[in-house]
Amino acid sequence: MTEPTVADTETTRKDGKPAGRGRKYRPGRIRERNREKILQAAEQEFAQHGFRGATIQSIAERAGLPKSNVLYYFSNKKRIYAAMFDDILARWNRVFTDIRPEDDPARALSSFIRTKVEMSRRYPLASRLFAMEIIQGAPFLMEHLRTSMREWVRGRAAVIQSWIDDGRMAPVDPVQLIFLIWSSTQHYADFQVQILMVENKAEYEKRDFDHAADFLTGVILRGCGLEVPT
Amino acid sequence: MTEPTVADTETTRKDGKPAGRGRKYRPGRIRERNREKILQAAEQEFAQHGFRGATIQSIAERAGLPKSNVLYYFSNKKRIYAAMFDDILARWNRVFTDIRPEDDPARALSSFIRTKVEMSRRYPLASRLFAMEIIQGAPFLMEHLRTSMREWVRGRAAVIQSWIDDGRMAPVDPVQLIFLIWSSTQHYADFQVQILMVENKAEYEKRDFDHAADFLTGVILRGCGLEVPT
DNA sequence: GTCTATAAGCTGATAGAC
DNA sequence: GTCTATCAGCTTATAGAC
Repeated sequence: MTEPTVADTETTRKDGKPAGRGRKYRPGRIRERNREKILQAAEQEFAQHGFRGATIQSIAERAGLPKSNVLYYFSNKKRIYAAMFDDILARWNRVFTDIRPEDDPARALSSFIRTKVEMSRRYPLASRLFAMEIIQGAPFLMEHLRTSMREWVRGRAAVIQSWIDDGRMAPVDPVQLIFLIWSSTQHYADFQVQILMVENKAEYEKRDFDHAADFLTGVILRGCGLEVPT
Repeated sequence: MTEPTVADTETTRKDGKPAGRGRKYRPGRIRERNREKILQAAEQEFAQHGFRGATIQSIAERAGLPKSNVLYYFSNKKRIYAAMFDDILARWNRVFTDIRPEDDPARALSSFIRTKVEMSRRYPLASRLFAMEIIQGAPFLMEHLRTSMREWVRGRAAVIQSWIDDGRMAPVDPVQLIFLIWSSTQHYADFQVQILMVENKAEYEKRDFDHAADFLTGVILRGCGLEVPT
């Protein structure tokens, strides 16, 4: 259970050989589609059962492929798991709105909270998968936590601290504030079943997330001594 | 994967037969001790790997017993899992600080937050286990969520609403407020590894939880338009 | 009550025909 | 590239000796 954090996936071949079979079909087209189907199936399976509880058989069934084909594209279980995190972390880095010292604290934090809520809405499986991995002790993501994530938090905390030093917001612990925003926003994805059951709803609607984002923005910003931007 | 929410555990015999073997040894003493050892081992195993990922073999090893003995005390895997939740839900109901309309909102919410943080500190495995179960879709706790928990939330939300109606705190959504307190406090147990890694700490100390409780109380109470009690 | 032996089935992974 | 057949190992659970 100790292996490289984010293992290498097979490199999709970039040799540009056209493999002339009629211009409609690009060479790696089926390959890419199957890879995508498997990764989506794997996201469901791993998010629901964790690494040990997930089975390749079940991933194959969800993807509508024979088990052997799954193992043809990804040579083993760990590779599938790692490839998913590659995708998820890349998306996280791409989508994420950053905060800077010259920003207005209220607007920046508000935007941070809303982006995170939107991520919970759009990628609930990714959120649950990440939560699973952490609860299990982060065997795959340990290095990522220790390096990239630690650095990221320190950078953002320094920005928040600069706002505090300039008297632009109340003196709250910046690192704790980041944890608060993470936990409260991810909760809507990770604990979806609990929230739906308690509120007696069959499924989420867009307005539920808007409402949640408004609520969180209001409470957290006021809690930081900030005016809530309209 | 669809079975009764909280299955019946074997009834510990209450027939009071002294089974006279010298007064020092109560009849079910070894039984109780082994049962306890198994449940503690199961808590670790299930919290780390989820229901499907956990193995009876591993539970037995953690408990220092042969696998067959585990299956002697609990006839199958589901019974072990269910028995744990019996214990955990019972403890939750016993420990938990309630809130009432005649309470001071600031003191009541503050006490609520601190109690939850203390639960994260004292019973992190129970928290992670619960989180796992919910992320997996709550196959065992569905009924509990739909009945007891929904009722509990509605009762507490009504109390918070009464405070709002009396103008004793800002008009925030009471149900969302409960979710916020749950998520932010449980985070310290469920995402322990992430927090420790990001903060570059080897392990939690008591003061870390005190600090977290102070932070959360401060931000959330101010967010609700309340003065933070000293 | 405890523990060894074993059944019956599923797991990840590989070999090899097409 | 695809799929069937198959392996060794591990899984839950039971039978039965002590």
